[in-house]
Order: sequence, then C-alpha cells, then structure tokens
Amino acid sequence: MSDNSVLKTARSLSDASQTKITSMDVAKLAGVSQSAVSRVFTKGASASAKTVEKVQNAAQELGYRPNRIARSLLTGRSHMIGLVVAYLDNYFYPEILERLSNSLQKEGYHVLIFMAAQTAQNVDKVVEEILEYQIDAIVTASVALSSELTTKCENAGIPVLQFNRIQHHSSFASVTTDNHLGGSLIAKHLIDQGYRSFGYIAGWEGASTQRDREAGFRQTLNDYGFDVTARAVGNFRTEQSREAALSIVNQFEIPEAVFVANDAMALVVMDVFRFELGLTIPDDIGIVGYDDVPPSRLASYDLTTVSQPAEQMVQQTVLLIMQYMQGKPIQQNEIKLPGQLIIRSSSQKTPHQK
Amino acid sequence: MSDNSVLKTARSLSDASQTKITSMDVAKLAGVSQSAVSRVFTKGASASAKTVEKVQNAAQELGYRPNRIARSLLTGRSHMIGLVVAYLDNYFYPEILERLSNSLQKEGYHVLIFMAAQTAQNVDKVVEEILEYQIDAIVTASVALSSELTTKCENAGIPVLQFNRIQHHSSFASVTTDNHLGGSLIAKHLIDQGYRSFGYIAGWEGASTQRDREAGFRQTLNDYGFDVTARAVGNFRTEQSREAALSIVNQFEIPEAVFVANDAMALVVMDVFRFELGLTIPDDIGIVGYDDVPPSRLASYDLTTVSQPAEQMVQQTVLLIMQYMQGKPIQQNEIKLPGQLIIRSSSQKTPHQK
DNA sequence: AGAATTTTTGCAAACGTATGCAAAATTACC
DNA sequence: GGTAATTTTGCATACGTTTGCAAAAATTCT
Repeated sequence: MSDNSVLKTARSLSDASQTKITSMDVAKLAGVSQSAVSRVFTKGASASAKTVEKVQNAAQELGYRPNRIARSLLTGRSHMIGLVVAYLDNYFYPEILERLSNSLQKEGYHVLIFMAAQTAQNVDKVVEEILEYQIDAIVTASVALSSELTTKCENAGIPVLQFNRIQHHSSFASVTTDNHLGGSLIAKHLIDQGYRSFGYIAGWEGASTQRDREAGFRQTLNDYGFDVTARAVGNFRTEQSREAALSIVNQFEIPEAVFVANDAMALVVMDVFRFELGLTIPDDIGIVGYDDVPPSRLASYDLTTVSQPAEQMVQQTVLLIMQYMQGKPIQQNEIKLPGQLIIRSSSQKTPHQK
Repeated sequence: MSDNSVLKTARSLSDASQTKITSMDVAKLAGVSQSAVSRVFTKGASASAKTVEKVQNAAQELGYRPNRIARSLLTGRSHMIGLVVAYLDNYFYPEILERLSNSLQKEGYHVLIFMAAQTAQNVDKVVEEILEYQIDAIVTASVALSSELTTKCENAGIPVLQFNRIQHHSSFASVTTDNHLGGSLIAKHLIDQGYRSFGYIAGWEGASTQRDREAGFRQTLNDYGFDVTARAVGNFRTEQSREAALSIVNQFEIPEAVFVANDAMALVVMDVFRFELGLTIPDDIGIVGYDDVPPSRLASYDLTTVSQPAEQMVQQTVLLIMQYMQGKPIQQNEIKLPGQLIIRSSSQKTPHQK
C-alpha cells in the first residue's frame, strides 16, 4: 500500500481530523476528472455548463479553494509582488502601502513585505530572500539595489520598479514625482511671499529625492538672484532634525525662510523654532516641507508643502506591473509625475486677506 | 521527445536566453544527485563536508536559490503570515507592521498583506483569498472575522491571532493591551490633576478597544464619585472627530477634561478646541488620548496618552506563531499587556514645578 | 583486517495543480 | 439521419522540491 507517509509530521500538526481538500476530492464528489475541476477554476478554460455546476456544488460543499502554491509552481506566476521598504515611520509610506495593496488586490495580486534597514548590504540580502518566493515583480520604495543585485533580478526575469527613487544606471523602471520641479515651486513661492534669505535642511544625501529637491530649489533661487545661505542635514530622520534646526540658527545668520526636505522633519523643525527659540512662524521665519502628510494639515502646523500624487503614482506602478504580466517588457521607463504646491499658513508672510 | 512544452508561454516572457536554474542544474554541475543539493539547502539534513562544498560552489556559480514555492507544496508550510488590516492611517499600525515584519523576518517568515475595508463581508472575502495562498497563520489587526469564517480557518488548520482586538466567542488567540486598565489610569490621573467634570469622545463602538477604554474610564470615575457628562462618537476617524469635538462643546456643558479614544482623533480635537473655540489647553480643558503615536510627542501637542507596548505585543504575537509552528496548538489564549500612562502637558492642570 | 556500526547517497514517490493531446460527446449542417 | 465541425473530457505529464528507504561508503571497534 503506497500511502503518503511523507507528510506525516505536517499533517499531524493540524489536528488529524480534517484533512486538506484538493481538486481530487472535489472531482470525486462531483463525478468528474481532476482536470475538469481545474478547468472550472481556471480563468479562460472552458467547461460545459453541466460540469461547472456539478463542480461548483461539490466545491461549495467541501469548502474547496484552489491552492495557489501548486498553481504557481506550474504556471510560474505567484501573483505576489514583493515590496521592499526601509522605514514606515515617514507617514507617506503607509499611505502608499495601503493604496498599492488595495490596487493590486483588485487585480488579484498581493503584497509580500520585506523590511530592509538602511544599508545596501542589507537590502541585497533581503532581495535574495525575495527571489526565493518566486514573486512576479519587486517594488522598491526609497531603497536602492546594488548593481550586482540588479543584474541578478534581470537574470531571474523579475522586473524591479523603483518607487519614489531613481537610479539612473539601473535598467529598471521608476515612478517618481518631479522633485526638481517641486523644489523649484517652493523657491518661487517663497520669493513671491517676500522672503529674501533662505535655508535648507537636507534629507539623506544618498536619495535622489533629496538631491532633486535641493537642486530645483537652488536653481530657481539662483535664477532670481538668491542663494541658500544656511544648510544642515537631517537625513529624513525626525530624531536628527532637531539638531539640524538648531544648527541652522546657531551656525548661520538666521534665514527668513527654510525649506525642509520632508514634512516629517519640518514638523519637528517648526516646533524647535517656535518653542525652543521663540521665533514666530511665518513672520520671523517661513517654513515649507515636502510630501503633504496628514499631520501637516493639522491646525497647529498648517504647513506649506508639496503634495505627492500618491494615487496616481500607485496607479502608474500597478499599470506597469500589469503590462509586464501581459508580456510587455519593462524597459528603461521613467515616469515622472508633477507634485502640487499646497500653500498653507506656515509660509504666508504677507497676512492672508479674505 | 518529451520536452516541456507546458511552460512555453511563461518561459517566453522572460526573454528566452536565461532559464530558471533548479536544483537539478546545480546537481549536474556539482556531479551529485538532486537530493544531495536539496539536503545541503535544507536545515537539519546532513551531507558530507565534501558534497556541501561542491554543491555550494556550483550553486554560487549558477546563482541558485531554492524555490520556496516548490518547497511549500511539499512541506505544507509556506513561511508566510497573512496580515489583515483595515486602515493604515492610524499611525499605530504602520509601526506595528514594521515591527512585526522585522521580527518575523528574523525567524524566516514574511508578511503577506491584505487590506480589508470596514465591512465584515469584505473581511470574509479577503480571508477566503488568503487561504488560497496557504499561509501558515493569520494575524488580524483591529478587524473582526465572521464566526463562519472563523470555523473555516479552524477547519483549514490555520491559526488566527487577533491583534489589538478581542472577540470572545472566537476560539483563537489574541494579543491586546489592557484597555480597561488604560481607561482607568486616565480617569485617576485626571482626577488627581484636579479636573472635576469629564467628557469622552468614543471610537468605533464595534471595537473591543473602544468599549474597554470607555468602561475603564467610567468605572474609575464612578469609584471616585464622578461621571461622564459629555459624550460624542468619532469612530476612530480623524474626519469625524472635528464634529465630535464641536458637539461636546455645543450639546453639553463644557467638561473640564476630555478623554479621546485614540491619539489620531485627539490631535484634531485639540486643534478644534484651541483654534476654533479659543480654549486653552490644559487650563480651560484637559485632553488625553490613547496610543502614544509619534505626532503626540510633537511639542505643539505634547499630548498625555497611554502608550501601547508595541514591541512586546509584537514579540508575543510572533512567539505564539512560532510555538504553533513547532506543534503547540494555540488554544483560547488571551494575552493582555499593560499600557503605560504617559503624562504630558495637555492634562497637567496644576503647573508642573521643577 | 574483518565485522559491526554509523553516515552519506541516490532512487523514486509524493505535494496539488495546469495543460497538450487525443478520444468522446455534442452541435451544426445538408 | 448521416457526416463534418466543434466542444468537452480524461489521461498523463510536468513544475521544483523534500524525504523514506535501501544501498554504498565511511568510520569505529575488537
């Protein structure tokens, strides 16, 4: 008797009584072949109305659901998308994650999460793990892959989509907002408001978002004959932004307005200016952030910022993935969406008149 | 000739040239059997030092990584944990997700995310999908399963861990903080501070967290001879909390202190009180929240709150999962951790003296 | 050195599904 | 009603692993 003794251990775990129901069980109950069952549950396969009904009834009765793992093994598609993300404490990413997951879910895909702390080495290790899961695509959110890994993914035939970050050497697609434009809009706005000297608190210098925002900001300032006269680095970390705010004030002549590379830092900076240094916002000093995260809208901050079109970014990302799944290769595809300047009171020097 | 024409389509997608490398390929290159390769990569299996080296070299050269999908099919373990979550906009959950994912990653497990909007029906549909993925366990974060689904998971032998929520009928485990205690601590603190009349802004009434927080708050108030004299419902939604704050003031005699069922709402409430109604916090009115989310620490709010021991909660959750994986059944296991009252200035009526 | 023991190895059978192929059943057509 | 065209069905194989089993190799012991 050739019974399956292989899974003895695994089976005994799940309390013996109820065993896993397979397409075979359904087939037997419905009085058809296993392939018939498969065809009923496979999109695009055909079966006669009669068998469809028989199978569906049997499946219902047994509580059968097709096993995606087995299906994946055969089709080569797991319908899982790997998301690599470094931190979730930036308010912006939870929103993205929620939207991305929802959109993919609608298409029958799901998100497998991978946390990768700062170091590139770490990211690489994590991506190697991902590959074991046979996911269909990788989305990296503000995280960079080593070029070695990049080619590895290429070889494995797994597309990598960079979300909110660009590596230009890479042969993969990216979806970003136009950070250069955003920085530029901010400069223009501050100048319009009458501010005449400018500070900048930088994010992590390795990030393309940081670089582009600063470049745009500086360029437009220059175009109008101004420059950044005070600068500090906050690395996108809230813990470091207090130091950065203090150093702007202590090491330089206090600028009239400061652009902080993201909202999470800007909120802290505002508090340092107001409560620790006794400055008035926006009159003593104007503040602008980037991202338009929910807390920025709170009345206590009412922070001017650039909103990232999250929904569109996600839609584009999903679209690219779906296109790839339908066979269209993803080539060097850089999608850049415009952000929108959201003017609030933190930078409205001239009193807002009704 | 019996070549594999089955995967023709799938293969042609990934650009032909490089094909997927399997343990067979490695075996051939290393001059051993396929099972030898498997044993080298399987924790707990033995192989001679010589073959280990040969195999590792070959694997290295080919860039081989074992296919977890295939492994899962055989072992019955996918090493994936399904996380069902409704919203990510509560600041608290992103943190949980990050921690949970990190902890599980250390154990070789990964998180597959499922978003389930409010309705129970929706949750059920999503869980059905989950089951197809053959995940090893489900963690539900502030989301409830229908009892029908509950038994379905039971039958499938998949444990369900309720995070931050309890359904008492359910036969599954839960990890929560002692919300009743938290509410009680808040009442005690407010009374100690000299507040003498109390309002409450409720979360979603279907949530056990909401019920327990309110019950603890009320009970301790009663113990000291007080009661809640103003109440409104904010459903844990920031959009609804403004209305709630206004109705507290308009429909009742303004209480001296208000407990808001979570921080996300409390922040909005503070702003309404201060900026729309001209009240001073904490003197005209004291405010307390719940969760200790990052923005609560910002100087503009400095909100008194109860911190949930996120790290411990996650640790316990992971521990339960790992125990189950080792064969220990998860029975009605209600883990309840104490929260900690974090006293900040939003509720310090008597001036804090150095 | 030979027997007894332990370790390593390869063979082959599973896991649960999708799908090419040919046979069977149905439908369409004259 | 008989043949041709179409649809449905079952068989068998494959996906890439793990693992029980027995044979082979290495080790230990007397």
